[in-house]
Parts: sequence; structure tokens; C-alpha cells
Amino acid sequence: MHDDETSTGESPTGRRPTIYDIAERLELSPSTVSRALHKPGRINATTVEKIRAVADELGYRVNPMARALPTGMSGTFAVVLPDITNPVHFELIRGAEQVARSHGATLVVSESEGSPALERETIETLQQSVDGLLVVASRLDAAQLRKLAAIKPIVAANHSARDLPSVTPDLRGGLTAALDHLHELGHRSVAYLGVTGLAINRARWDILLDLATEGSMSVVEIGIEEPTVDGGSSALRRIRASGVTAVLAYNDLVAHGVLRAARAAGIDVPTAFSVVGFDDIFSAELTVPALTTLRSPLRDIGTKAMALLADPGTNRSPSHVVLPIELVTRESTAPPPPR
Amino acid sequence: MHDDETSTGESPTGRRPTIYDIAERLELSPSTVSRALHKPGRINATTVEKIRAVADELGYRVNPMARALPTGMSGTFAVVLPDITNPVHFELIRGAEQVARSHGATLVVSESEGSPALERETIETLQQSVDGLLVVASRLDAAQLRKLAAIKPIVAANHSARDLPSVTPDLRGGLTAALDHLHELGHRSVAYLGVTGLAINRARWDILLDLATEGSMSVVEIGIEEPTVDGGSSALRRIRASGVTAVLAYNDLVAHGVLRAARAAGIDVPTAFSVVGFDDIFSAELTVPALTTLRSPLRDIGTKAMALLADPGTNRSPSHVVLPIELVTRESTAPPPPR
DNA sequence: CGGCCTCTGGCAACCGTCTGCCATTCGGGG
DNA sequence: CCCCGAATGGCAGACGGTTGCCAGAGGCCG
Repeated sequence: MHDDETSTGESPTGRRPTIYDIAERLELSPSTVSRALHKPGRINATTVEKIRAVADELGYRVNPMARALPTGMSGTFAVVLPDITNPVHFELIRGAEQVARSHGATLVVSESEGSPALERETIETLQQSVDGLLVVASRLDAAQLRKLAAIKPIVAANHSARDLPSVTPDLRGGLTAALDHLHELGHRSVAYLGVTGLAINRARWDILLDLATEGSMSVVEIGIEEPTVDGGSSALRRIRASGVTAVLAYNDLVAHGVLRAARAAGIDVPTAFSVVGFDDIFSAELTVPALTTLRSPLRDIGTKAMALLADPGTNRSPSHVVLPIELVTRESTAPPPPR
Repeated sequence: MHDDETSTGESPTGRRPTIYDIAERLELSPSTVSRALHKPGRINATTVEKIRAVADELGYRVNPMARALPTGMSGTFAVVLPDITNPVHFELIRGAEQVARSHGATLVVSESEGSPALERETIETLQQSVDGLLVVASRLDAAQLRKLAAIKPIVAANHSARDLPSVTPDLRGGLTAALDHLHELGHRSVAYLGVTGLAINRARWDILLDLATEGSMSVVEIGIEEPTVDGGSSALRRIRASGVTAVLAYNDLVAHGVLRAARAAGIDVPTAFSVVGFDDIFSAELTVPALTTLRSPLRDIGTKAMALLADPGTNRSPSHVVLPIELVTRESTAPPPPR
């Protein structure tokens, strides 16, 4: 059994080396080591060189906890979202993670399970150990978020909050594109499948109401309980009863549900009615028919939001970044049946 | 503008209260406050009561960083995985997150992008601020992991590692069920769509080789680059050329890719050949045909693995938990074409 | 009534790093 | 040759909690 030491040799003990170990070895003071490692220019170049060498040899890593105490900076950011497994959030998290990493920071992910109380509790706890929070699709109202943001910076992602910096998709633009697309195909009445009681949902519905009164498209809302596949399936009867020729779903999961229920009932989409999804999750192109959907720039939302959080932010006033939504036309939309 | 203070009133300043603030208010020493909050029984009950009250009033939260310094316990666990956006990992993360939360701990999620070097770097950095690591589908070899585990506990999830506690699905059982299912349908030759150069992949292939020599099923491997939809699509030509009547995909994404490519080429599945996926991600039942797949107990893997990490672990020897895999039969498998 | 144990609470050191301020050295300009 | 400033390094206190040890107050027992 030979000595399989790696390049960054580590101490035999389980204890990680500290700046004291380095200082002792070089007969320097810990403060010098600290500065050598993090204050470029402050310490003589050759000394820095030696310190670096020993640090490498010992496999030294700064202890983020110990550093966080005096500086108040932990090098950690948190993402708080209602549902981790929602595919919508995948890309957002990944975008955020990559930006965080590029800033040398780590990412904490926490789920609030859609409960406002738990969300608040989570945020308050996390604030102690984090430099900033990314709050996705918050269930908290603007006033509460604003108060929480007094402690540590908060950026709202995928939902707008008046006094907070936010990164949101251009709902109005997206919905306009969807409605235009349907109108061109010949549709004149659309049902919106919304999740009752969600703030984001209200925003969308308001925009749709706006657009409907402006244009020549009639719009009705069909409320569902949960933004899930099953939620979508449950709406089929009401869709058929409403007499609309097209459906705009709260998200792709819901649209999937509609597709599934229709298929089970022997109803052909898009012959009988058209379906437009929302988000363009990866499975949208895999269904039959492939889903026409509004592609939310989720990855970019994560990226921009984290950038807002991690960068000092030159301007003081909360910035509201709005990212474009793109209509992806696939097979689930077609002209309405003749009547 | 009225004073909209919440129940847990917070200090007007942005600074969070400390045990010193509580102590001062009650003319006690900080140590008493510390003990009152975390050492049940140590401090007089009525005193504890008063301290609790003030703590609530001030909205006190313990600072995990400060606590971590003397104790070495941060109340944080990390999950390190190659690809955050892989849907396979999300249920696992969620399971882990829930267990962590139930232990009052937070979860850090970090992506290694499939690079062994980056994975190692990530683990070493994280070890400074974490009580333990959950390493998912590691690209590191057993020896390296063992060494890293000397610093902070590591549990291997979804892949086995000799000297480390691990939680893995029962590959052999699952693959046997899949092969039996295909055999019953009449298939005698199967292609395995594996990702070349992945340790987990080797394990599966070895088992398949075993099973093939035992039974009356011939097996060939078709290598793909990436475990993605596109990776699966790219294999269609080779599948056709190989003459097999059934395909076992590395995961559901790959299976989706095969389905998509077949559909694009006008080839009907399962008439022309059968497809079996792996993992049962949520979209597996949404495709046409709906995917027959081996359901990995991902949620449970996350749960058990985190439990192993968070609980003291009564027994010293590394425990290896093996969870059953279930075959979910849908529409993508059928008898082979007559010949 | 004295000794001892239990119950409570305080003191102070420590965890690892950062940083304001001071001390020393050295070089250059006047 | 003196003065001053730049360069470099050290001292010590601070960050917020934890904990070993000690001390005073009672209560109990013999």
C-alpha cells in the first residue's frame, strides 16, 4: 500500500489548516497571511509568493464562516421558491447558480411549499447566513417583502414587486403575441386556464382583460386549483362546455394535462380546439401534438436576477428588468373548426 | 402612514439583534441567553420564559455563522451533482431538502458540470462550511472520495462507493424486470443505449452482460455522448442498423430522444421496436407513445441519503441502502414485429 | 448546625478571519 | 543630513455564540 498523496497534500489530521498554521510555518503574523491572500498589493510580492506556496502545500481553504463573522459577507446567496420540482424553476436555478459561481459564491436553495408563513420564516432564517435572496414567485405581499429587504437585499424573480428590484418576463408582449397568433388563425374566443388565488395569475388575467377589450377577441377565465398536469386535465369538461375554440394555459404542465385529458376522451387537438402553453419546459416539444407555447426566458431571469443581487448595483433605485417572451409555434394550434 | 409593525416586531435598524441585545435588556449575561435558547433544563424555567419573550419581541434569530465557529457545526448540508437541470435530480434534491429541513438544517446545492476536477474543488470548498455532503452520481473514484470523506462525512447517492455509506437503486432487480418484460413480449435481442465513460453506466452494462449470459436474451451496447434528448435522437440510425427489436435507454431523456427521432423518421414505436426508459421523470407519461420505464425511487434516495448524513448513525461501518426499482409498463413496449 | 449537592447564572477563553492603527524600515528630496 | 512618506508587517480588538469552570444560594441530610 503506497502513499497516494494528491498534489494538494493535506494534513494527516481531519482538521483543515488555518491561517495560523501558515503564519507559524513562515514565522509571520496571521494578519499578514490574511492580507496576503485577499488584499492584493498590501503585502510584499515575494512574501505573498511564499505564503501562497505554503497555503497550497497545506491545502488551505478559507473558512467562509469565520470570514463572514467580521465582514458580514458570507459569499452565499439563497433562492427561495415555492416548488423545487417544478420544471419551470430548473433553468432559473441553473442560471442563478452559474452567475453565483462566477462570483465565487455558493447557492442555497430552499422551498417554501407555497406557504406564505413558511416563506417568511425561511427568508428570515436564511437572512442570517446569506448576502442576498432571490425570491421566486413569492406568495408574500409587497409590503412584507419590502420590510424583509431592509435586512438583506432581495430580488424578485418571475414576479414583480413594487419597491424591489425585479426580473420578470414581458407578460403583456407574450400574451399579445399569443392572442395575435390565435386571431390570425381565425379564433375569436379564448379561455384562460388560471390558478385561482395566485398573484402572478391575477397579473396575467388583468392583461388578458385589457387585450380583450382592446381587440376583437373574447376571453373567459376557467379557474383550476393547482398548476399541475392533473389540474389541467380537470378543466377539460369546462373547456368543452364554454364553447371556446382555443385555450391559453397557466403553464405547460396545465397544457399537458389538457392534452392528456383530450386524448383520453378521444378529442383531437388542434382540430377540436387549440392549446397554447406557457414556459416552454423541455417536454413541450415531446408531446403529441407538440405544444405551441410562450417561452419564458427562465435561464435569463435567473442570470439577470442573480447578477442584480451579486453586483453592487450602480444605481440606487430598484431596477425592473423585463425580458421578452417568445411565442414558439408548434402543432397544438390550428384554425378553429368550421361552424 | 400608520405603523404597520408585524407580530415579530423588528428593530428599526437593519441590524439583526444578537444575544447581547437580549441579555442587556434583561440584565443577564449573554451566556445565560445562549443556554436558555439551546440548552433545555440548564436555565431556570421562568428566566427562559422571559428570554424567549424578548427574543420573540426582537425577532431574534441565531446567527449560524457565529454558532458554527466554536462548535464546528454549521447546520448546513450540501448536495453536489453533475447537472442541476437534469429532472432526475430534482426529486432527489427535494427529498433531501425536506429531511434537512426537518432537522432544522439548510441545503446548499452545487453543480459540478460533470467535471471531476471541478467536483473535487467544489467539495473541498464546501467542506469548510458544511456538516456533510451528499454526492450524487460522482465522477470521482472511490479512493478520492474516501480521502475527502475524512474531513466531513460524505454519503454517495445514486451510485455506489465502496468505503462510503451509499444509497442506490436496485439496478439488478430493475434491469431483470425490464428484460423479463421484454422477453415475455417475445423480444430476444436488446440494445442498451449507454453514455460512454460514466461509472454508473459501466455498472448497468455489467449487470446487463450478466443477465444476458444467464438468460436467453442477446444484448448489445450502443454508446452515446450525452444523457440528453439529443443524445437519444442521435442513436436512431444505429438502433435500426443493429437489428434489435427493443431498446433500453440510459434514462428517460435519452428515451424521449429516440421516440422523437423515430417519429420524425416516420417509424412507429412500439410497432417497429420497443423502448424502455429509466427513471420515470414526470414527462414519461406525456409522450406518445407513453414511455415504459424503470422508476427509480429518486425521492426516497434523497430522503434516505440525507437521513444517513443528518443522523449520528448508530453503526460505524458504512451502510449501503438499496432501494427497489419498479417497472412501469406503458405504451412504448409491445411484441416485436413478425419476421 | 455544618457539609455537600443541586440549581442558576456569570466570567472568560475560544472558534478563524478581518482590519484600524501603530511601528519599523528604507529611500528620496531638499 | 534630516524629514517625510511609502512600503511592509504586527498587535489587538471585533464579529456572535458556545462552553468549561467557578461562585453564590438554597435545600437536604446526618
